[in-house]
Amino acid sequence: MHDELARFEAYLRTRGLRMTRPRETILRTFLETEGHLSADALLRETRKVDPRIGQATVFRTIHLIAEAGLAREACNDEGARTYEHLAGHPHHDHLRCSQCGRIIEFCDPEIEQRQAAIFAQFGFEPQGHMMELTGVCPECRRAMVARRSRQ
Amino acid sequence: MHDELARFEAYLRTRGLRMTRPRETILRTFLETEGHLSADALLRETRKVDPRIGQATVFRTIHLIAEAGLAREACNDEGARTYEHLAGHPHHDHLRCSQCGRIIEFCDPEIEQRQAAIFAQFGFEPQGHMMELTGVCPECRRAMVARRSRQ
DNA sequence: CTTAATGCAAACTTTTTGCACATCA
DNA sequence: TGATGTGCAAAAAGTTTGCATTAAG
Repeated sequence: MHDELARFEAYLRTRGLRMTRPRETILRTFLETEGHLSADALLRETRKVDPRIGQATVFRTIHLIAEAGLAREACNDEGARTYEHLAGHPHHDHLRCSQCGRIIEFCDPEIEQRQAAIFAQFGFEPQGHMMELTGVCPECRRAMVARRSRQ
Repeated sequence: MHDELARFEAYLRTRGLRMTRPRETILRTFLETEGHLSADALLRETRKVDPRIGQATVFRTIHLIAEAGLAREACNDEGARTYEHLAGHPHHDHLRCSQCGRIIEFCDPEIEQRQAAIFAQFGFEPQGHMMELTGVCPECRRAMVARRSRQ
């Protein structure tokens, strides 16, 4: 956590920007929350710590956090963009059912390895990744078959 | 293309829905366009064929197309959700620079293979996937180093 | 003929922006 | 002090919904 705060401050400095109270509060809150977080949810959480924080600041700050490589977009969880921090926990990816919206998280070391290779191949400094597989889950497949035969 | 139209019609039938003129026009237009397409861009393209089509219909139809497994979300290209059709061309993934927004497309057969394995493992019927790696491209890395040393 | 689909406009939601004031270095 | 940052409110952008009318099967 301290590590991330330091990285963020360092990133800000390289851009001539400042580490402020609201930015720190927002980042701390963001890091404390596991899972997908919309800007709106982050605003609500942040306001529990400091109710004066405005939503514009949250939007502006989450962009900075993502640019700094501390967050990745965790893809439209319906409606709003969501973010996920990249600290501590292993990367995981998503398997989503296009029918019922259910999301299964998984982690595949082989894929992680290939991703690292691709970053290297193109000379990129890795920051994060997101992968979402879309399909139809077993339950919905059954439901679809049932519906079809009923007609 | 005929194949996709048939698949879409079949999908609609399983849900008790109808294949209509606007839906066909929208799907045809969508399939003819390579690359990422926002709902708004799809509306404009579709209206070149049939100017009476409304945006609500495009939104409603692109959802159906995605549910039918003929499109995948190609992740927020800035601002709006974009879609990409899954017909004909090989799956490709994205490597995006978080600083300048540049996107490199690549294709990694090993990753594709692992993805297929994961669908199978969870009993999902595969429809599509999206993967986006985020990092800092070589140019921006250089720029960042230069800026840092200047200060 | 019955049910679903369409287009329009309005409503809603999410995100960005302008600006006066506060704050950091 | 001079720059950047903040909160607020307004604006913009994207998406969904209600409804009268049209079209599909």
